[in-house]
Amino acid sequence: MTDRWALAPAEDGGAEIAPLGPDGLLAGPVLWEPDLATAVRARPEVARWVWRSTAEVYPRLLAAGVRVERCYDVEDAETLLLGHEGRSGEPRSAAAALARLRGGPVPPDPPQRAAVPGSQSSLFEPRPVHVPLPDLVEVYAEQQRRHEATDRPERMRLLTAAESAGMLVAAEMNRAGLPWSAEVHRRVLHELLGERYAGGGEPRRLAELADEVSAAFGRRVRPDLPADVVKAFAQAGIKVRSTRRWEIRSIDHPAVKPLLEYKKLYRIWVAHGWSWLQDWVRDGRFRPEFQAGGTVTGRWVTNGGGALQIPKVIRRAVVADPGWRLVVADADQMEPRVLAAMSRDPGLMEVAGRETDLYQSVSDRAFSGNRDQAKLAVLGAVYGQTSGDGLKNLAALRRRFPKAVAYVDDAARAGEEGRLVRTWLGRTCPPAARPGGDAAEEAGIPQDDPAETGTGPGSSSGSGSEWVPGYASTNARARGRFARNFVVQGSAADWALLLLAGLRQACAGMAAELVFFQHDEVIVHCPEEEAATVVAAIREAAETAGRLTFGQTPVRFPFTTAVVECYADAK
DNA sequence: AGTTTCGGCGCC
DNA sequence: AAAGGGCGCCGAAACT
Repeated sequence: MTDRWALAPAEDGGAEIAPLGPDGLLAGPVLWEPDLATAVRARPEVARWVWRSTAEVYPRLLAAGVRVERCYDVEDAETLLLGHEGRSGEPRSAAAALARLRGGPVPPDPPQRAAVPGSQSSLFEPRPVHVPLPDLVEVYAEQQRRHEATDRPERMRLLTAAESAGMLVAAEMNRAGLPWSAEVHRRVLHELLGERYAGGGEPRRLAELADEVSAAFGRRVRPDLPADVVKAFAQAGIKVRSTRRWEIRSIDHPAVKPLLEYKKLYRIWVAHGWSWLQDWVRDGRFRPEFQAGGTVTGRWVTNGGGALQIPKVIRRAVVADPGWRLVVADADQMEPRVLAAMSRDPGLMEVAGRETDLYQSVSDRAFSGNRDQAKLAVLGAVYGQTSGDGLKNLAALRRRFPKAVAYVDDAARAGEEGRLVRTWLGRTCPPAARPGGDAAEEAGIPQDDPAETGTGPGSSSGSGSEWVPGYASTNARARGRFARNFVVQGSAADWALLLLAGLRQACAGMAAELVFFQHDEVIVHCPEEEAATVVAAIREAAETAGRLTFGQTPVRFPFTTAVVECYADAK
């Protein structure tokens, strides 16, 4: 009985398929089917489809009304395996993997293409790169061996499986779209911004605020031009380095209030205003292009539409279909819970073993009940705060939760020293650039300034401590912060992928659809009568994901759930 | 004229 | 006193 099959779109529009054996190699002849959907539909017993790229194959299957239970995305796995092997700079296409296997010239990856509003085509390839099925299977079998060669094969297998599942979820979400009421959206815009004027200029409310700002300065000022605002403040005798909110906020000047209001509304106008509505909403659905595994940490990104930055006021436009509901579920304090599970800090595991507010519990133990301080300290530890009140709070946190803080401190040190840093399941943060590799820089990892590196002992602080590569660089500290955050944010993303996979399976027999995912928050659109089942499925999937990811752990992963007709009504 | 970077802010 | 992770998006500014 074969449960894994490989599938490759053929150049004639058909599909090549073949069963795979336990070793991942071909276990039968390569068959031909006239199209992808026919090939899959005829084989409901297949438990996992192995293919080159989910983004290439799955939207076409969904368009034909065909879903699959599981898949294995060879190119995604290649990315994760290369990263784990410390080779993140190398091309990750199946063709490149094959070339490496056979010792031929390795083709570079095709460039990514920008998003087009309303389009639903896949993101990664301008045109599909055909890889014949036997070649694909060869790469796959080798990948199976590479999983076994890692230090934690079971975790690596879980990681690639989870991320492949995430790709299925993303494709399904892209197809479903987020229910969106253009009418409500327009009403919100009108309430906030006033009427639009002909010619596409600022709406009434923004024009009024700009006038107020100008009146306060005594001359014409365009509040959307930082340079203009800085100059205006200077003329009023106030030096500001920028026009950021936190810097402007505390200034005592009559222009400040309308200026801050302008900036808030301007942002909504340009990023989620009428033209956004025109570009991104069709037939009652907002269709962003969700991209699983779009970041180094494993968080998703969306391409176009700013789906992960929908302002709270605009969420009023997310409205369920008649008779349907939105189940909005938000993981409670996910990152410290993940840190507790990873570090096995006894104190933090104890507070994370409850479903009650974790920050309150931490504050009771280490901050005399001051929840805000506790939250800042925890987030500071995770984000790498290195100065200010945060340092004092961090010291208090370290006294009570030493193993937890040591866990992120170790990651930070590894990052500073340019070593590989991994999430719990083995997703790997590229190290600082070495000669011949530039993947880390492309991925946004802080790099050494060439002028600062390679200078050896004596060039840094002069402390006399042992010199380590990169430590002399100021960017080494930034890399440390990156790594510190990476282990927590990335491991949380590992867990979230398994949550999504479980929830997707639970929804499989229902009309319910996953329609939104934002790091630690998920929205399911379902008929009213399914809502209670969906709520239970989320709780179940969260605990299962915790056990799968971290093994035996007392840490709980509670969700706050709300069954609503409008997203804005959740919590 | 077209392309890239910057500043600022939205979300987690 | 300033201050710390991950992203995307927009218009303006800076560039070619």
